[in-house]
Amino acid sequence: VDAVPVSSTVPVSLPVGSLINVTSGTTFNVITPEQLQLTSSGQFKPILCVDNSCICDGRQEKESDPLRTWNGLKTTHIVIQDGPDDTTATSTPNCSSTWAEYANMPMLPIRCKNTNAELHKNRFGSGGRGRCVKLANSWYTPSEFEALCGRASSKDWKRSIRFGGRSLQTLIDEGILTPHATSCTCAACCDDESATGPVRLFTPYKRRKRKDTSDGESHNGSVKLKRLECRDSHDNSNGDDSCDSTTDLKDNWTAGQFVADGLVTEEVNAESPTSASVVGSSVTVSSPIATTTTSIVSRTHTELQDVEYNSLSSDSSMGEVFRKLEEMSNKLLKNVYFIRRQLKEAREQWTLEKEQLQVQLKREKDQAVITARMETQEACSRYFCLYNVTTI
DNA sequence: GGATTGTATCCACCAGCCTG
DNA sequence: CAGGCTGGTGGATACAATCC
Repeated sequence: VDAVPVSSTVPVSLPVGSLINVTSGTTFNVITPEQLQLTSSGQFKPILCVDNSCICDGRQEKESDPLRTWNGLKTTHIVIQDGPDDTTATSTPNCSSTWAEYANMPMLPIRCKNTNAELHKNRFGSGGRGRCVKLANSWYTPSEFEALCGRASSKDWKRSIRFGGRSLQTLIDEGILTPHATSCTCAACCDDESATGPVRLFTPYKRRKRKDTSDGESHNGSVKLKRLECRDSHDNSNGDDSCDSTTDLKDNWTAGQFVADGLVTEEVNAESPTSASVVGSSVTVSSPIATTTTSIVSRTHTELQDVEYNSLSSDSSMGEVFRKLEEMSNKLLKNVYFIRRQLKEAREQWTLEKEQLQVQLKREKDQAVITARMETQEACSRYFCLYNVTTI
């Protein structure tokens, strides 16, 4: 039951208490400190919730008023709260701290459409795993609960299921809930207390923009690499951090490894060395630059791998790593200058060839015009001769 | 090891309501 | 009335399991 002020906003939900009266679809909830599991803290304030949503629920059609009107009635959640500061505790704008406090409870009252249930954090796994939603003495996964509430088509339990007026996505974003990966084999995900598998945390997908196909492919590879690294780190460390950002990567990698990995990743995304060499050999032109670039890229790749493997296998100091990286950067600079020189020469050659071609084309065009003119004159003179003969 | 299939998740888009 | 928010929907995408 949503415990809200008389106004129609929904600032906070409280655990379903004992129903002391269920008549005409109206429920009164009495929430005890024991149900809130706050016996030792001073967080509990006695409140009485009146909810007439049952009158309106179940009869509203999809296209009807979302405010759950039925026969002119709107869903009303009334909170009668005891205590001196009852207005502040239930007023919407000031409920953020209260909401956060309630959100930290081990069991959260949740709602999906018109169905209320309890979400037990310790049983929470992911959408399809971990029966953490308790509804009428039955346990469901979030996805099952979503389907049970008639929102199966939504396929979005994180937004469909709400706590205190906010979606579970918000709780996840704020770190209150930590969804596990689908491959997680912990006790909660397996619904088996005896399961001792490690907790594998869910990592959000790095999705490409649908219409942005130009640079999408270039990001794909690196994203995949990052995800692999995330999974590895989760498997090993069973840690709490998600691997969304590169800062996490920095934490897990030494400087040399990180730099080398980034360069290798970029290079692999650009073009693999093998395919590049194929391209270089098959291109017939003109392209000393292509082959040169290919060889440089290939060489760089090999050198970077050497550095990476050396830094991993041997116990060399970071100074050695930096020295090698410096050498490589010098080589790269040389290669850049070399490529630029080649590029300049190629451009000059291309300009020269273009001008020659234009001159040749102009000459051929003039020649064609002259020829056509001569042929026309010849045809005209022949016609006049014929005309004169016929008239005479 | 690659192709196929199924599941879970995410995203774009739309509609309706609320608020200033 | 415009802009923001919420809820709903369909489809795209990532990933894992399975098959060959």
